[in-house]
Amino acid sequence: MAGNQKEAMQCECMHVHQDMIEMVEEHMPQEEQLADLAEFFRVFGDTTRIRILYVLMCSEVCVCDIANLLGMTQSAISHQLRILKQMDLVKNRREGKTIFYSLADGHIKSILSQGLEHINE
Amino acid sequence: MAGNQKEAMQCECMHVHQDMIEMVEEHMPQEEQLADLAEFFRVFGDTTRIRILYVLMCSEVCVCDIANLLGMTQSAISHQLRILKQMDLVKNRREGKTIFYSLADGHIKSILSQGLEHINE
DNA sequence: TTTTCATATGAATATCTGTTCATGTGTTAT
DNA sequence: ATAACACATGAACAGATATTCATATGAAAA
Repeated sequence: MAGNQKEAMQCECMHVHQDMIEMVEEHMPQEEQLADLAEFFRVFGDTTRIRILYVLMCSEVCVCDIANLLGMTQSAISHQLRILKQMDLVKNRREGKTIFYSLADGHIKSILSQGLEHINE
Repeated sequence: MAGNQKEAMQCECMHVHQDMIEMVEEHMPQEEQLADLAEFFRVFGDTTRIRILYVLMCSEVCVCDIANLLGMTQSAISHQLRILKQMDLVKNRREGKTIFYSLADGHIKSILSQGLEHINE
């Protein structure tokens, strides 16, 4: 993000009607919600994280297996799992030395599906 | 993206079962689809673009008015509209000197709604 | 044609992001 | 207690990204 919110240039054109301005301001979520929303979608904006989510859709899996499945280092996966967990997209449980990750939420699948729908026209 | 695809570390643990590997590889979309999907969601990962989309949900609006509504420069908005257009999220039409933007697709609203649903638990 | 207005765009820059590398933490086995 | 293993994490670095600034384009007005 970079929303500097500098004073807008003073432009002659003003096509906006007062009722439209009110409508926009009424429907626009709060600044904090907008930030949360962007942060949420940004999580899906990385192929590594998306691939992890697709793996977890199939099964509960440990970190090491995810790394092997995706051909990446354990550290890289671990960093990404941290982000997914902070966003409440995955949860984990310990079993001895191993930590198993799984999807935290059922409608993650439907969000990804909607994305696929769009890019496939 | 940064998927270097380096050789995974050779880890002793191998909890994956053969049928799980097959299931994952069967359900995992193609590399190109994954890249497109990430690119698609990355567009929603910025508050400026999300705010633009919320404005356009209310009404067809010209660039200058969006800039004024959001308190940002015309240039910044124009750059973001370009990204939204490339991703087929918005369309535009010219009317004299003015160019009006509007949502290209109805289910953009439902994608944003799903995002809000999630962050509101 | 020349000027003005609305928008688009390339380059530059500051900030953000993902991976790597080295190391720390927590658990089990010896 | 010590070693080995699975995973987490901080720092560093390279690559991506959003805004700004200056300028270009395209249409209407003078």
